[in-house]
Amino acid sequence: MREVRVRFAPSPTGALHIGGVRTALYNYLLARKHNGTMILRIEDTDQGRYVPGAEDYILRSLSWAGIKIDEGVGVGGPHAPYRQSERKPLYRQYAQKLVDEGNAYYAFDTESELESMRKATPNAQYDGTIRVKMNNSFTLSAEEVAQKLSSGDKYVIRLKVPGNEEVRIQDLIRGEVIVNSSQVDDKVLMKSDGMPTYHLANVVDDYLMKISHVIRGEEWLPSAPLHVLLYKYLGWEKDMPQFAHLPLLLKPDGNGKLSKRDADKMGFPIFPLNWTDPASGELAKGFRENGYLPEAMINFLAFLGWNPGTEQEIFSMDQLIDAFTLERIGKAGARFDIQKAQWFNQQYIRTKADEELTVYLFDSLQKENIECTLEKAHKIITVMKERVTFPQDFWEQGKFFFIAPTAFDEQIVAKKWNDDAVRVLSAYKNEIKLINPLTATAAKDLLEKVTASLGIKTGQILQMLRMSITGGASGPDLMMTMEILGNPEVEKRIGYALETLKVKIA
RNA sequence: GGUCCGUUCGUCUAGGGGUUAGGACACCAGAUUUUCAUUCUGGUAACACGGGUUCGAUUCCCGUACGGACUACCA
Repeated sequence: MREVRVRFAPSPTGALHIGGVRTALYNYLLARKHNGTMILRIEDTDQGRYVPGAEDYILRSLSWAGIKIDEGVGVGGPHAPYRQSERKPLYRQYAQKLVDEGNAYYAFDTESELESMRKATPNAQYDGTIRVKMNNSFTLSAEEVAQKLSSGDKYVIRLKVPGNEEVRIQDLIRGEVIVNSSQVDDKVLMKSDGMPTYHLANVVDDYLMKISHVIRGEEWLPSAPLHVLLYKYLGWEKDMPQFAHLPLLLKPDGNGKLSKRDADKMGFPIFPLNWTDPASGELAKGFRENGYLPEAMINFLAFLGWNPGTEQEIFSMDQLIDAFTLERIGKAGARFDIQKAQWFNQQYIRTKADEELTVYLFDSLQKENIECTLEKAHKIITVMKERVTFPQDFWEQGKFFFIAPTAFDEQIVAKKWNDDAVRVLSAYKNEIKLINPLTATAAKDLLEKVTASLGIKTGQILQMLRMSITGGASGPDLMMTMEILGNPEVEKRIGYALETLKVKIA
């Protein structure tokens, strides 16, 4: 097997889509698996769509995801530059070679000429039959062409695609794909602004950078024959990379591929990191900011279209690298299931050390300007750890550890707040102040003592106790919750509940 | 419209000429937690359809349907 050199080659036209992260991941896994090289190339040949900040965003996103770049934009390397706009002068000679050898030609058609051609011809494409009716170096005399070129007329260079030839693509995922060249049109290789199009730049750079495997989205499959033809005409057939066209990520329900609109509608992110669109100023929340852990995202993304063939589901990056093979990538598009992503996230949170989880809680507390001892934070983490899906849940589901409730769940009050509850809570409140320190077991013993002496079942008033202390009807172990709060606070909260809800029973 | 790609539970998927078609998420139920969550146990649920080939097809072939991508001087 030849040296594995793969590339992730996004365009800086906006935030990197989560599907792009998956493409980068598969490239990365293959590279690491074979001790190869992961290259980042920025394909910015369309100045019109260039978005400032997008390149930096791509770099930061990959770094967050744990996908390390060995060579390319941001790190440099032997084939620099890795930004196509900076390689502009390079492409010209290859286009020229194609023209000189009769495999490409100059075309002078204006936009409106092209438009009217397309209108006049059903299923129009700029191919052998149309070519002869347009303004190009086939229909114009050599003098005319020379004259136009020297006078600075706008022109493009198009590939001359043969009329009826079988083009075979060996795809590592799909097997052999055969397309007749008559289905391929004379694609523009060099634009009138002197920039190459994707097709030329991509093939030239992959060749020069000695890319061994082109792993990219399925949307490129239709133009793969064109690329194969280019390798052939450029004389690079022996060095042509192997292709692997990945199935696409589909929207969770309904039809079509996953889009930002769907994600917005269903309330989940689609970009790895927060992204503010420089044109509109609109902020799109990222997976990171929503509390998704990079390890969980990677694990989830890897399994969208790939699986190891075993029943193991939790995979670290290193384990993925070890298990990954292109052969086990599926052919069909995969729906994006955010619930599965959340499950992965929950799994990963549980594997984290308490110290790390404590940091999450402190992050939230800092934003709220709330002080907390390390000891208390640790205890909260311990009781909450099995209950949370996201790092911010420690705070969001555990606010009551810091803020006493001012309102109570009305449904529960209506159903369970009665004389018995008031009697137990009043007695409990009076006796709890005597216990110091208030441990979970002491709190429980006392509660049982009080309910027994009043002849009331503990279970019947437990929910009211919880409600007085947390304001809600569910939460972590109540006795531990009271221990964490300490008895002055518990006493205060029960007192407040008793007072506030007094009117309700009358 | 044309070209290409695809199709196993609701979702991600394993499997593969003869299987009780397996797992995970989600969902439902029971247990435990005197609540909720967790955990445990169990359950519902799939080979798109029609023709071949074959002793036998979900698996191979061909059609159809459905889905997807592409069809720019965008990538």
